[in-house]
Amino acid sequence: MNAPVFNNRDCGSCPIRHQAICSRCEQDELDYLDSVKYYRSYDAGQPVVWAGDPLDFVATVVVGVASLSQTMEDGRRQMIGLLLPSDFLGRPGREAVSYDVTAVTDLTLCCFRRKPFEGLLKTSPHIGQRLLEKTLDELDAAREWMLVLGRKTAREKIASLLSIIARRASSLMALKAPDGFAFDLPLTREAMADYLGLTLETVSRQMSALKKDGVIQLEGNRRVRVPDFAKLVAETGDDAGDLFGG
Amino acid sequence: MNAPVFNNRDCGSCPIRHQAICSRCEQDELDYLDSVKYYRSYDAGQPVVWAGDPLDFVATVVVGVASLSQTMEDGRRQMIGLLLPSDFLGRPGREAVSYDVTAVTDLTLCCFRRKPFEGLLKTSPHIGQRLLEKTLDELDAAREWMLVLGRKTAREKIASLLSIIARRASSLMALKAPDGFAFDLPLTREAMADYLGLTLETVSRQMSALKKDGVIQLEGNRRVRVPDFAKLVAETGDDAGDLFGG
DNA sequence: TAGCCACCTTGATCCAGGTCAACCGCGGAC
DNA sequence: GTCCGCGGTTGACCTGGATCAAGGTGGCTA
Repeated sequence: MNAPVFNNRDCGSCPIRHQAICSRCEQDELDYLDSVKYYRSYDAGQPVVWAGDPLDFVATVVVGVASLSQTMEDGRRQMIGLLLPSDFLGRPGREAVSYDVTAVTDLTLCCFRRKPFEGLLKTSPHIGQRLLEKTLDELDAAREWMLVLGRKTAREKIASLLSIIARRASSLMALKAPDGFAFDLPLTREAMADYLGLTLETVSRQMSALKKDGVIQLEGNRRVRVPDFAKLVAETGDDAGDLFGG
Repeated sequence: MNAPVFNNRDCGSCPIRHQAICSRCEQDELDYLDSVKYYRSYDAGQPVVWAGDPLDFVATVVVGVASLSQTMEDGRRQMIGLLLPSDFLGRPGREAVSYDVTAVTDLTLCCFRRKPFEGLLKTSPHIGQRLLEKTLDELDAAREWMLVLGRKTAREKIASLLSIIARRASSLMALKAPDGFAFDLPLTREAMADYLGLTLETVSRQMSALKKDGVIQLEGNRRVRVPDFAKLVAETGDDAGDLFGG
């Protein structure tokens, strides 16, 4: 077991990989980490865990998209988070997860068994800090989303979702390109509806309306072209001040 | 500067106080902590910070209630969090705060200057762990709230809010009392509306409806009596499985 | 005692988005 | 090829909650 192996792991920006090449870490720790780290793959549509079930690992998304969602007894469903590559899944210190996790597209996770990971958190402050950082980001995103869910119109909701996915899928340069840019929508209309607190019919209608108004173009159902990103952002109802920001 | 002073600080369950009496901590750290810790008070209705303004401290709520909210340019407002005693405010590693913080009732915060606190996080893993724990709890609560905002009816939203406040204001024993229990509502109808993504008229109507149906009794506008907690929870639309849980 | 103001309630009407239903179009199985 | 089923679109109609408007109530000041 020697050092280089930690550097060519392809984990996206997973916090552990960062940790593995951190010069302040002791070698023992790295060896230990490597021994508990493994990969898991899921097909699109496949469940990762159900709400209430124990989750014996924590993980980061390497490739693909996963959704976190809650379902009421009568079937009403709300997506409460979308995990894109580099996002963290799982809760150290708690065995069960309180929402359903589903692979939206084909998905690969980089996993760590939960118990050893928790031990690591106690002894390695860097990992905890990194994780705290990520959790705070997620909290900010969740709060941002509460404004979308609580106060925005259907059209504004759609525009908000598209602009968020566009930002995460495209480089800053692409967003600013004068002739626009395109991206793939990893979600079905139904999944979009679940995320936005709408019905799929309303999603479909508003997508059509945004198309008719020239805010977006559709190249097939799942590919969106944005001729002018500022125009899309203007439809979100947000302050345009942070147009190219977080 | 001697040790006892750290033990009789009344900070609720503020993570620092816990830290201060933690046997694993070094005395230097405690002295340091004490030197950067101070209290701030706000009158009901007073702003603590506006979105985008720098916040030079992090804090925990000692007494009172604070709200976190976001406002759109046209005035639509969404409350995105409610801080009750022991809750944490502020974001280590970021200067500005992205939402308005307002004192809902008279409020006292236990504050730490941000820079020294960040230094402390680096050197004292216990504080970071404790904070991560709290942040994860807040994230869970935020996600729970997304279901409320996105999918629940007005009546279910009101019932959800009442049951959450009831849980935090009352002991487990009180919740189970066969003759019911009462609690003070720290929010105006307008603040409730902001939290729930409703108008204040709808809040008022649904409060009246719940009263008419015997789910709650009103002892004045701001005091709520719950004759049967299970009946209230049944109105939230949630699975009743965790009736007395988190 | 009156008058004011912040907070709350209630009524009448409107409309965004939900519901129900029909249909389209494409890819995969046979 | 043809069929089928899934994902998407569009239309017609309905309704829950928003909007607009008019009081009510209780605590404070003068």
